[in-house]
Amino acid sequence: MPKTFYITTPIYYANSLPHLGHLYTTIVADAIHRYKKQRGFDVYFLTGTDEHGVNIQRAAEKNDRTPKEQVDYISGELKRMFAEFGLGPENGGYDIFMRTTEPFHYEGSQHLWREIAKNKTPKGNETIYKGFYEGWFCAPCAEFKTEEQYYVPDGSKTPHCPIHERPLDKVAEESYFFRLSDYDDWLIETIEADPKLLRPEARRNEVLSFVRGGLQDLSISRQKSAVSWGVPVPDDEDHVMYVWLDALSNYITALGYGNDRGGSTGVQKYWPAVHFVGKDILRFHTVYWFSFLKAAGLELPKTVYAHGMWLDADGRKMGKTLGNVIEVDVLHQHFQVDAVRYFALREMVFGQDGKFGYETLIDRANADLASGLGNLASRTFSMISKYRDGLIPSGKIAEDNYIHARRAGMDPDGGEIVSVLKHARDEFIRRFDNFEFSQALETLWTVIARIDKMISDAKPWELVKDEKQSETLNAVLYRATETLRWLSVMLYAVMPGAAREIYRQIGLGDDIEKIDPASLKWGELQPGTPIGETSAIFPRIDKSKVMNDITKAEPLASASETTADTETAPNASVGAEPSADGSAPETRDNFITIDDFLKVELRVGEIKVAERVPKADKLLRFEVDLGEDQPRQILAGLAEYYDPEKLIGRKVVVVANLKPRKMRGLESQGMICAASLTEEDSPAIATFLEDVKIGARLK
RNA sequence: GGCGGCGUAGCUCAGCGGUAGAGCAAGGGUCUCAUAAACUCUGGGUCGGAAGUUCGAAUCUUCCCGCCGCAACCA
Repeated sequence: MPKTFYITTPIYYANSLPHLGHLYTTIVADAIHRYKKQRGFDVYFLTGTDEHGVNIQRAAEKNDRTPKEQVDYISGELKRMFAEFGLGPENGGYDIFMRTTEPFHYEGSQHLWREIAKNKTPKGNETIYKGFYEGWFCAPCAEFKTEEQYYVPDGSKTPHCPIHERPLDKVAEESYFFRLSDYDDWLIETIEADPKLLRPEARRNEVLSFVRGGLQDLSISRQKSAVSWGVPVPDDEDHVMYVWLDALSNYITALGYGNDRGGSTGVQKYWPAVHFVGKDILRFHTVYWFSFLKAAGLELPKTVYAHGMWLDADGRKMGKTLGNVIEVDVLHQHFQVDAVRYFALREMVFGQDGKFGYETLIDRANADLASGLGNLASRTFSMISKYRDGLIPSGKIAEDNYIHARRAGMDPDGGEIVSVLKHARDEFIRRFDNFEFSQALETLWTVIARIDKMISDAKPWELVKDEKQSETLNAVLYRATETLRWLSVMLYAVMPGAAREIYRQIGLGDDIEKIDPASLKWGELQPGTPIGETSAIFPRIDKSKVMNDITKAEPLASASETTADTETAPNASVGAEPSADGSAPETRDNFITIDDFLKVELRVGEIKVAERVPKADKLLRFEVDLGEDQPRQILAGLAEYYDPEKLIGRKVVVVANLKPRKMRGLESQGMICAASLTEEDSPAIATFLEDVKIGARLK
């Protein structure tokens, strides 16, 4: 029985089109899976889509599709992108494209629910209990109101709707809860006990400190009337499973947990997994997932590894508003897949964020791939053709010729090169096993430099003119070629296509994916092997031309992207759905009457004082003159976008009859109106072009 | 303001108690097998600032400044 290895990407949330984040995580997982296969593991590689939840429903509505059509569309697009980048099964990529709408997943996740419910928490309580998701409901609004959205009039105990000025009904949506609060001690102990469990270390500490801050029980269901698109809770038709329980369980249901999908796969065989996730969803994959697994009596993952995010070339977050997004279509159109893979793995350093720019990518590809690896292959093969009729010569130097070899600066028995390579190979394996891809690759590039130097020092073009140096020349060529063989075997996981091509050009077969780097032995390359047909493996990229093409095409690409408008959630990364907590049933229609509108008292105010609130990143404190006896103190989350001093004297629109509310210990007596398109978008404060009187009412 | 991290050559970073390093970029030289490639020489950087511990600090301590992450605070 071969050792098994199970690697997963997150299943990507099917409300947004594929992007660089999806591509990156999948490339990394693919590289690991190829590497582990070479190392002799029986590997199972999972990726896929998370297809339930209210955000999918909304995205579907927005695009005039049924939820099913929506998720079919997105998962289709993802598969298409993966195929383009050679990550699909047809290219030896993922083994399963998991979809949470598969019937077997329904069975499996429901089974998981039942198993969790059977057990007790580490503190001896019921794991799942039925509770109430209490809320105040305004029937006319058809909406739950949160604490910030209602007010309690004097002399009444019942909250009132600020829009309809009527008492709210206390409605409790029934919900199942997972007793997460009982898992804190266990989580801390478990995570601390195994340094491999949660990586890298900085992230591990973050999670630990989060858990130490205390955990709240987790609502793990929604009422079907509110969210219908999901896996039904077992034995309770009225409820649907909360997305994270549903989504996370995919990692085991895909292996046949709780369903009859099995055959070659199986929980016993492949579980536990190594999960590769973006750092933004780390908490779900640790705090929640670990607890669910523990509750169900299952083993925890071997490792949850949180990788960094890609920033743009200047180190800023990528976003539509900034227009600095790397488009996967552009990558595919202008770059070799292997160059993209190399860049992704070389440029993102272990656990840190990376910068991704087309220019940086070109520089890397030209320096490392074209001038480095590609050129080494090219000069080596060219000399073999020219000097040795295309046959790989023997690397052996007879002792009588040692003196000549030494004169040419060559180590006669080649021991030095061999030890350099062995060392590099061990280092490569150590780094790769540790997911330190960047350093692993760096190690190999020192080898390339070393061999380039060997060639330059030995000067084959002079050796060829001297009969006595025939063996020295042979040795140079043999060592260079043998090094290329080693390199290509090690690089296969990172650049499958290019590695295979180098291998072929050396004149070897195409079983490279089966060769274990650890088993490489110097000298296995047979002298006399005719090299294959050669051509440039990494053609040099014309930087100015390609950059030109990209920048020309760019505005078009981003324009069509925005009109396509498939995205709803602004979540940059993978598999992330914001907590469904407290989100309310949708309103029937969007019209309000003039009376409704007039209930909102909008007044013109002049900002007298504006300053940052200490201890708060986003909060500004204003004193606004509304023409009343006292200026109002108003707090607003604008600190990230406005310089307080510049706002003083500005006339703004204030919601004057908003229920006062305390924030950061300060009472906010109103609200300053500002416009923004999305959460991410920077807001613009509403102002007047004409001179208006302070206190004037807007209607 | 809480917790954590970072600040070292133009850029990316390594070094983490004993006289400042690597890669890339730039400039000079050599060479021609090669994808204008490779090889080679060239970096005089207050190691963010200040104070302290020490025979000795980029390396330990404290304070300050500036970034970033997590959490909290906005709609």
